[in-house]
Amino acid sequence: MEERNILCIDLKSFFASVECVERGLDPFTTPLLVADPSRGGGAITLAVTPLLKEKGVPSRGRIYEIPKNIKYIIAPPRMSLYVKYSKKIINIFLDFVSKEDLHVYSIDESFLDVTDYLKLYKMTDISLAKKIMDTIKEKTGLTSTCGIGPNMLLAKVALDIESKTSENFIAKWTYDDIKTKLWEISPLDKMWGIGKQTMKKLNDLGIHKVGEINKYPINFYKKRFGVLGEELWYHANGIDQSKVSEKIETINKSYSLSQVLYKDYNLYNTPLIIKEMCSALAKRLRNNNKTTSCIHFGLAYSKIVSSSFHHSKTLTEPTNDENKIYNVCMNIFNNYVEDLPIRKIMIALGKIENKNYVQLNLFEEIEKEEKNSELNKIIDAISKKFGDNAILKASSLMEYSTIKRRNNTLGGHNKY
DNA sequence: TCTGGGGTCCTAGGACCC
DNA sequence: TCTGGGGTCCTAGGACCC
Repeated sequence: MEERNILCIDLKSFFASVECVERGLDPFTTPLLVADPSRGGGAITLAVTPLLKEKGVPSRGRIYEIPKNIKYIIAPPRMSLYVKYSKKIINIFLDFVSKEDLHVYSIDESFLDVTDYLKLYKMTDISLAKKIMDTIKEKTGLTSTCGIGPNMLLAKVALDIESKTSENFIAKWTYDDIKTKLWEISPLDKMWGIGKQTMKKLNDLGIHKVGEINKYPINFYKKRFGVLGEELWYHANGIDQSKVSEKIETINKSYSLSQVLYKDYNLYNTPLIIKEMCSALAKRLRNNNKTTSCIHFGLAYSKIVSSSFHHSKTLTEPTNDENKIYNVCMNIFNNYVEDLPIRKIMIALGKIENKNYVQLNLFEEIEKEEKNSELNKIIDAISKKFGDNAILKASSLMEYSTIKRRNNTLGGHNKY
């Protein structure tokens, strides 16, 4: 089996640690959590400091779930600050490896294939990991943790399972650790790739730790769970053929937006929200010079109703036109919506493609098409320069609009 | 006193075509 | 009277991740 030196580095309690660093506090002795208190007690905690974790506060829970006797600082999320830190850290990685050997997995987790650098640096994978982590600490004040493995999977699992409690926050697993460490993982959902549902199915088969997956041969899983079943068996045996260098190219396959509304909406004020979301998505398409030809629209009612619907529509021609996207959404909305309290809206654009040429619809006047796209370009240019709130449609000034608030968010959380 | 948000990949069934 | 089958696209839904 191929043996490489893969580092999987993540930033410990990333958002919470950034907030501590910015305040000159130590996350290991400060009870701080990141959450938006303006969303009420049901707000999600996005991150908590190691100290709070120690006291039993889960890293992703709700504010009202935190035991009353625990005192803490609450920091509203500042997403663009975290992005700034993240970029800084990615640049540190790039001081050590070339971009082909780096795979940024999420805002706070990256894989580095350092195999070909060890001779050059005259270092072991562990000492190089330590050097990179020290550099991060020195330049940003943040503590990181690292899993090291002969492939990406084992590096990731070493990170998840062992690095947080090991010395220097570094855990290295080799193929020899499969039996002693990988196979001992229990409950099953602690393993990357196994969630609650899969765990239950495996439990029903009498499988309670990773090693017990070998109770049945690979073909059993293939028949029962398809491709994912096969992958499950390979992962349970520490086998992973994926390469850091081949993961680099990640182009978005879909653009989506969803929001849980701050209060219940109805048949009449929901279209405004849909309009705003379509507008934001169309803008994203135009900024990236992309088109979509598959539009999904989903809606969920308030908890007391607890039902939802999702439908999608494939277009005959790719588009990035806000009104076309809106019309498709409204079509689905009007066809399926019931007069019940509405609480969540989801819109996703699939089949994203590069926009190479303008496909003119014969039934539309060419002039109108051109005028529209010119107008859109201008709107894009202005909002790029002055921020998204510089130009808003008149409807956005209406009482039920959420766009102003959302323009100050990134991934649904406050930017500033 | 209660609702996070943005993604990816896979499967199954139906429609349609040849 | 009488089971076709393979390929591909579309839609819906499920599961997982950070």
